[in-house]
Amino acid sequence: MKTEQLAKIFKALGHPTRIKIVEHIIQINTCVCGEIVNIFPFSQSTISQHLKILKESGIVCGEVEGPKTYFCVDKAVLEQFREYIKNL
Amino acid sequence: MKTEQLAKIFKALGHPTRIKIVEHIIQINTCVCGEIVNIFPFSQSTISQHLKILKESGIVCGEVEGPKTYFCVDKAVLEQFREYIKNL
DNA sequence: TTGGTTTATCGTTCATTGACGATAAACGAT
DNA sequence: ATCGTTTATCGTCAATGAACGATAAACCAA
Repeated sequence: MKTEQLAKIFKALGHPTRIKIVEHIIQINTCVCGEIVNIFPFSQSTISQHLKILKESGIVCGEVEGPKTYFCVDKAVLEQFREYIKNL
Repeated sequence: MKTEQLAKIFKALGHPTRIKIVEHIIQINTCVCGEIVNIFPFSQSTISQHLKILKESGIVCGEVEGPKTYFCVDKAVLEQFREYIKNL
């Protein structure tokens, strides 16, 4: 895994809200933006922006289904990430 | 490990140079600022700032010895961090 | 086809970051 | 006591980040 991509993932997780979002997505496997908006005290646009950052880092992926987008954690990327930390 | 501290560590590692600095410190166990300055194409003040951020996150600790500061990775914190990622 | 739901994007604002040079502070050696 | 070495901090500047409201886009249902 290249340093640049690692940095992107680290950076994406470098915000408390985004950490909690990822933890939540892992717990319930998959979820839509609106569900997260209901949990956190931030606006819809802010949450959408956080999800975008997570998606761009590669740790989360989103699947458009109708008007909704289902987000889930990319298990392959997470595993690569885990492996890096383990060998650090 | 609290979300806030995790975010600080993630954020500290969210920069390619700081990732490489940490990798380097782990490899050679301990090192001083000047040594890192010689490796990277950045000024002394920039490297010092990066080291400060790493130190403030808790993942790195520095020991002042005369005019030099010896930096090393806090193994306990790294282990806690590893454990978090593992259980994610 | 109109209306409601869901999400993404745009534009704005203020705060933070990353880089630099200059300078100060701490120390060892002469 | 002064000089060279090493590091930290200050001030600056441009770029990026985090939050928001408003709006657009995509879709389903009536």
